[in-house]
Amino acid sequence: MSQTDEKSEKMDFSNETYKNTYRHTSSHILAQAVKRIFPEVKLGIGPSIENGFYYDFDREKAFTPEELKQIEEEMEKIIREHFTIIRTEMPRQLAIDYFASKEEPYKVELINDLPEDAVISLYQQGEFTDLCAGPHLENTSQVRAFKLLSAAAAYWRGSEKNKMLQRIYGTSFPDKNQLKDYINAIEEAKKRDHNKLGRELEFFTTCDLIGQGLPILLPKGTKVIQTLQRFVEDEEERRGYQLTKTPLMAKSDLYKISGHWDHYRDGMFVIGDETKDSEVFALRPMTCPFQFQAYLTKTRSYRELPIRYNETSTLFRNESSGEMHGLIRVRQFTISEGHIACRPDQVEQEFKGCLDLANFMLETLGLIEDVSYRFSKWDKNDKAKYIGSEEEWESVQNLMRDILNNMGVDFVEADGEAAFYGPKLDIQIKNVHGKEDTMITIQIDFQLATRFGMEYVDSDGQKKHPYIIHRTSVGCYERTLALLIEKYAGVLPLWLAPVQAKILPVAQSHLDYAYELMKKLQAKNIRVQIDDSDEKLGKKIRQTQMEKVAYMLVVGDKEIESDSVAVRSRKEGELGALPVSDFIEKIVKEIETKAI
RNA sequence: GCCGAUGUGGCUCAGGGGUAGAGCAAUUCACUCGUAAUGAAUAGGUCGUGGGUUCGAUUCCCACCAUCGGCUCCA
Repeated sequence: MSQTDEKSEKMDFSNETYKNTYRHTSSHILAQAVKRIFPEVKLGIGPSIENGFYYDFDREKAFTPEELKQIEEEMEKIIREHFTIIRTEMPRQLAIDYFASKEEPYKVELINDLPEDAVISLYQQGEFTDLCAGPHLENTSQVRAFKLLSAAAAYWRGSEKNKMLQRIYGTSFPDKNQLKDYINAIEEAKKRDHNKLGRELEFFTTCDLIGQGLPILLPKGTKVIQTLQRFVEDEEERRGYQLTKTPLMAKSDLYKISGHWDHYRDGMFVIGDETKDSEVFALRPMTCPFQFQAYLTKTRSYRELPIRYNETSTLFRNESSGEMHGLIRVRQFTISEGHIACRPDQVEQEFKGCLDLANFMLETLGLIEDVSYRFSKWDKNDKAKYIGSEEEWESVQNLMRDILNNMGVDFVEADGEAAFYGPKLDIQIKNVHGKEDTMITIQIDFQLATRFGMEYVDSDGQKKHPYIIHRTSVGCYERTLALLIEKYAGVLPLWLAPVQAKILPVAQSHLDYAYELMKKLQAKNIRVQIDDSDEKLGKKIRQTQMEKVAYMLVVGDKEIESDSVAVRSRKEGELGALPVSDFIEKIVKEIETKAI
């Protein structure tokens, strides 16, 4: 490799290491600027992150937008001052003394927590020196384009037990155009935000009187969910699932057996007072213990397994007040939940079936390219959060990992993300703000069958506990609706669209024909609306476009004469006049094939 | 739960210690209309809720509720 090649690779922003270095240096420039303007502020940490960087500061007040402007100007100055960035290594005690003398308690804490043999390095640029593993750019002037995006609070070292620091988020790019493109992309993404678009398009609303995290699904949103739910239930039936319908609440006794009472109490809505009432109920946060009761109605034979139950199940979780977000994070939601009881020799096959179903759903919805797979394991340093022994956890986690590897799933492993009763395969998806949530989950459970005494008589006449697979097939309907709105910017795939076609008569004199056309479409189960108002065509079109209706059908004299309709598609644009029968054929086919 | 911002008619937003205004939407009338805004008129708000200060609060103060952006937590 020639020297210039080496150099150009080093400077390549698509190279993750270089990008992170670039942004990490940007965060140091931010910290230097903050220290210049607000010397009393204590430094936290300042890493690069997926789309930029942040730096945490201990300061009484939050940073105001005006202060961010001021800090940005100071950063410009620091860049223009062309500071060489110098790395030095220091013995532990010297480094502690250094930061103690500069009254940087967080830095001292960080050094104290470093392993004994860690190399402690400092990076200096001008008058500013920071504890940092590096690497960094060579000179502050190499940062060409940056912007501070927001200020928000964050707990020191991510723990709510710690003090809250003030975080400044920013991003940086090799040139102003890339920065501008990024800012534009953020703005564009915001326009797709389901929380805004979903309300504008009348998919859902919220009401102060009903409360936080309890959205009201309006007719359009409900229609989408109903369509999706029917599809999911039919597909599950085809795949050997039996539908159950179990109560939305139960006595505390049930949750005491399942472990929810001890491990999930904060997440439940409890009805009644344990200290006063003889019976205390709780709304269900999960369906598992309810559906298990269906299994328990009689003695099960190994020949009956696997038993696959599914339920379109409404759940209630008492999320903390600051956590609700549109339809993505709510307190009551409905989920395509199910449980499979199976023998050990069936686990792999059944798990595969669950993943096939999930992938089929994602494929159908056009979301398969947008998800990632996360193998969520327990945290062995926090055993109190889980039930079961270390041996059991290790064994079932190894089983799951083997299955995933055998299936060739491309997954990442995550500690501390498991359910309290077992590991999970979580299918993750990002919303329009880049925030990741779980869409679908498939879990292997080796605890609850034992707790509830679920058994089957095996071929050797012995009673054994089945494995339980907990799974969803599209996950939560509210969340899925939100993701679909964002994915398609409100223009959902036709089969899901609440209004599939809207008829716009050019004038009142064409109303009879318009209604006739509507009947023809309705006869084919096409969801159709008519704008029979006395407005001018231009106005009708403008309104229909704002509603993001898939097909707009204009009828006037020309169409009536030829029994046709002028079609405008949201996706394909102007299609001109089509014979009515041709249009029906086209739209029916599009609905049937679930075209995206 | 924590930090911060926000809350004025259906929507977007002005205003500001003396009981509120615009545009769009709605309704009515005229126009009977061919692809992003025809004209005129009408109606609609105890300014998120509850306290407090004040002669007087939508405006100032406090609490609560809700919405948004983060953190933490989670499907």
